[in-house]
Amino acid sequence: MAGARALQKEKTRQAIIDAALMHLSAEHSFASMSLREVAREAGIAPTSFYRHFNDMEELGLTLVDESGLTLRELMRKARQRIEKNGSVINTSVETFMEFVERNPNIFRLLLRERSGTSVKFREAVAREINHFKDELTEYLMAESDYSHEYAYTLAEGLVTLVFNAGAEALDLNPIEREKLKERTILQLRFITFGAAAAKEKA
Amino acid sequence: MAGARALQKEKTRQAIIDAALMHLSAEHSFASMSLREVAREAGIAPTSFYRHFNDMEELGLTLVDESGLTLRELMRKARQRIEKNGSVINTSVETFMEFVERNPNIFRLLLRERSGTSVKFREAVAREINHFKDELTEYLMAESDYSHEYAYTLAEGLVTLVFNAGAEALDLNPIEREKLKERTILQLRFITFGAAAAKEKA
DNA sequence: AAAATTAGCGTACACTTGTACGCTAAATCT
DNA sequence: AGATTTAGCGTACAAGTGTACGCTAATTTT
Repeated sequence: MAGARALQKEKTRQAIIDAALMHLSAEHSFASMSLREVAREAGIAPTSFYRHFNDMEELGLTLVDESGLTLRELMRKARQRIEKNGSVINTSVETFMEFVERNPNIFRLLLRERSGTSVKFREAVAREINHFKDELTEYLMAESDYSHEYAYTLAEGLVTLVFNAGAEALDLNPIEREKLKERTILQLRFITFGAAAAKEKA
Repeated sequence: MAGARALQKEKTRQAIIDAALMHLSAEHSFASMSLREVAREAGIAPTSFYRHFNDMEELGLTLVDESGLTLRELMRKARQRIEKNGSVINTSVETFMEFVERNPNIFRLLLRERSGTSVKFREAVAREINHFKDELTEYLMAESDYSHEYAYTLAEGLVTLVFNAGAEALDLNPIEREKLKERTILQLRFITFGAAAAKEKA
């Protein structure tokens, strides 16, 4: 048996998740979103929501996890591109900016809940960002035999700069966005170069 | 005439502003704050709120401006300390972290509304942060005769790193906070050093 | 075939929200 | 002194919220 009931349940669950994601925008945050709104959009009765999530918070955490998946895909894509292209910094910035342009609302979700009012949300988002930092740390250690701490510090700086540039890009037009991208690339070069140079001296 | 009426009005206005600021916390954002809540806290009738602000948004923008003042004071203090102490990077990070520790809720306000749902809010916060970038840009130009664009790119990177460290510090205990501070200082050294070195090469 | 489980619905309730409207008392203006 | 302005209040209302509760119809288990 395929589980006709379980199947339908999963379908509705996805409808709820999709409805919530659709409703995210520049003007509408997850925090300002009501249970009834989501239910309406998903085409179910408000009370049916509880068959799938205890809370709006529980739904929110699910959304953050889903966004994490998209983000992980992005990382994979970036790695592939780097292998073929070579330029780590340019490709990383390029790939990340592409993600932000294509999934502005998913990015907005992470961006907002990162400093939101729920501890669990903040932790969940931090966890996602840490994936980047950790992966980058390992890459840097392999590439330039930095100590773990040294590499982590550098990785943290790099991720911060890229992530922040993504946030700023959200409100910019294509021309300004391009300029921002160039500045970001330069900043990343500075910090990696500085890290390499500072290590020499030590 | 001192304007007994105008005086009382100003007093109530301040009561509203203070009430709003008091209510800000890790668990309570300005966005999730209702007009009635503020009025209650300020000790006035909900409808009296309108004698002072058209909107919660208008109050919010006022708060951001007030926070800007506090921030400006911070900058002044940092400048003074730098003159006496000498170490630009250490003193800047030290001063900023002190501000975050002492005014976590004001900082949270800026942090959250920076990515909030109101365009005006986002612009207002961006304006405040730009003060830092601009001031730092001028300093860097005077110090190391960089071009304006070059200095701005560097300044932007520095401000991003410091501001972001402040955000992360909010959720950390003193020990982790100290480690974060050290990493941040290192990151700032990397990027300034890298910028100086990259310029040499050009 | 009978019994048990459950996704989804509708009704209902107690709250909270923003704000329109008209009043009052005190300060200000003429 | 009389007229005007206005900060603040209370009442009132329509709209939205989360969620408790009991029902139904269909799937799943026995």
